Amino acid sequence: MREARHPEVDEITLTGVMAALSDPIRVGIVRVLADGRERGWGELRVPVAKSTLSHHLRVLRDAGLTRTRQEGTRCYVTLRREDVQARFPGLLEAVLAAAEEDDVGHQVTVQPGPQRA
Amino acid sequence: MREARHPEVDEITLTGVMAALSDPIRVGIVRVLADGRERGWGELRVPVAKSTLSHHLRVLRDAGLTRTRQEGTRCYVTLRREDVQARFPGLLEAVLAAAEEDDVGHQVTVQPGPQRA
DNA sequence: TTCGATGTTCTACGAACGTCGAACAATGAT
DNA sequence: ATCATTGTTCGACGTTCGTAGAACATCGAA
Repeated sequence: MREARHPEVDEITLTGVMAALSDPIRVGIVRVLADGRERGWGELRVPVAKSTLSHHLRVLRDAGLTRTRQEGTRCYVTLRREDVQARFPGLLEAVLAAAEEDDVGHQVTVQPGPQRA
Repeated sequence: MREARHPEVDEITLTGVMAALSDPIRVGIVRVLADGRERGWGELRVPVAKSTLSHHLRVLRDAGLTRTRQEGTRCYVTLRREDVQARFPGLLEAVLAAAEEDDVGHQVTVQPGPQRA
């Protein structure tokens, strides 16, 4: 596992963000992260294979929506809310509100276990 | 050419809108329509084949973003701004602002000719 | 009626996507 | 050193997408 690359704020593209958020599962992941808390990989409860989850997290990271931090063999992910807000003001808020309204990505939850970093 | 189907306001989905707006050309079309004026098919200047343009307009229509009206052999398209706003408040505004910022979809323009309905 | 103009639909094709299982790499634990 | 845990990467598979050309349908004009 080599260091993951994160795009700079000004490298974030609109179509990249839109494409990343056109999948219900990825929207669900973003919703779970919307409270600002950092979540552990294993804390995420997503009804897909782990390779698929890895793929989705990569898409979100490449789009500039999330940041992944590694600590030993585990990794933790956070939402880049301020960065996205700085790049595209109001966009993420609107998407989150819309997703909440329709419960998009409800398949994604977090394990309420004591998994603090 | 049979009557095109338009989704009701509550049939518009978030992922559908996001997917529709993840293509630069479609974003460009939406930007061109953002002034609220109805535009004729032939008025749109898009650097793709007409079958491709037809496809893009269909995607936008199916997503509930635009409305197509037929008049004889010609058709006219408008942005369903209020409908989208009612369904997902602030979303379209944020996308349009973001698109303006980056000039996404700049390939799409309108023929400034006298083509009034 | 015969043309021409206007869009849609069909078919095709390469690229990208979502998904999975298996193999792999990196780290921590024993 | 050996093993288990954690997550990434690598094919593979079927689906969807963006694109174009050709054929078609519809309507207005000559």
